[in-house]
Amino acid sequence: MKTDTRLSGVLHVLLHIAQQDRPATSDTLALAMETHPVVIRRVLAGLRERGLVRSEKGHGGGWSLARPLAEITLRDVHEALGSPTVLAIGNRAEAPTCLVEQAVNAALDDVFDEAQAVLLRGLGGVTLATLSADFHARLKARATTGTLEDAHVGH
Amino acid sequence: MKTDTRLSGVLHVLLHIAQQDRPATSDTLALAMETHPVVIRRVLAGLRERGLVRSEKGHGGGWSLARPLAEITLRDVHEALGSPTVLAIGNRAEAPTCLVEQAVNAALDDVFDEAQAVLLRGLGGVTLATLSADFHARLKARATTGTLEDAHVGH
DNA sequence: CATCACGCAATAAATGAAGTTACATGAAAA
DNA sequence: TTTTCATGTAACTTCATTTATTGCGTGATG
Repeated sequence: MKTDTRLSGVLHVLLHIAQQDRPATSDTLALAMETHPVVIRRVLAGLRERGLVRSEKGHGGGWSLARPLAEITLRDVHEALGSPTVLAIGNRAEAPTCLVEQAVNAALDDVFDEAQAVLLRGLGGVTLATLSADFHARLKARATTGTLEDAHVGH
Repeated sequence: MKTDTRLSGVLHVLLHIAQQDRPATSDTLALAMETHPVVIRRVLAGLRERGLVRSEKGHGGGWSLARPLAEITLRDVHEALGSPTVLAIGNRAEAPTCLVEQAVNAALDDVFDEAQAVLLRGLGGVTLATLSADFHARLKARATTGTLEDAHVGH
């Protein structure tokens, strides 16, 4: 069971988009994310339907944010991705006839629900603006120390 | 990303083992779990190393619990399974050089850690004895109402 | 009208979990 | 001691899911 990195990846993409003034192309983003442009489009298409980003065709086209950074929480992004399962472990069956399995599910569900609530509440408490601020703080810190990786800053 | 059902399944198996006096064979358990005996052995072999179950070969052999139900928490079982990732979402990279990704990871890690702690604490608070008691309560409830599924009770 | 960029369907490749086979080991019963 | 039962384990196959890729279509800009 490999952990899903979609949320992490999309946040990355959104911040990259926010970084620049002009719309960001799928090609550019794909390069930064080390993936294929079509994958970028696929994912962002979902976010567009939820009103998080906009896309424009033709010259000077590409992706841009539809709302200010401060008005997008990580939970918004998560939900725009279709609220994928948050927990890596789950029950074997939804409505088992086996009483043993019923007992197992009941106990696990309690725990799972609680953890899931904590996670979603946590995501709701962080906005992209928070992340962006953190990024700029890191940028500043790196600039003062002046390491070799400075060239990678743009991405 | 499909959720991992191993914990749920193993709990099911352990309760089945606890249900009967004599050791349970892989064949029996596989039948109840609708899987293959070798899969049962593979999984239980891990638990045996962690001291949760015992196995015996030959006539009258099979699997039995190495400790009383009340002394095995769901967390113990989870750890015996190798403490697999609990969250379905994670970071794209461990130690990214990209500052954007670093900022994303930092924010997510905080939330993830909290949720994970809640989940593990929750698992630690439930023992197999709890589950077994719940099972027997369900068994009793079903017996009184006397539904068609009574035949499935043994499993 | 040539170029750029997204839209989208369809397909291929990669990954990982689960199932299966085959054979070996050891214990109890006949 | 020989047969039967049961686990131990490696190797292999199957299956589902995710991700990457190709190809072609649409619309906007210069």
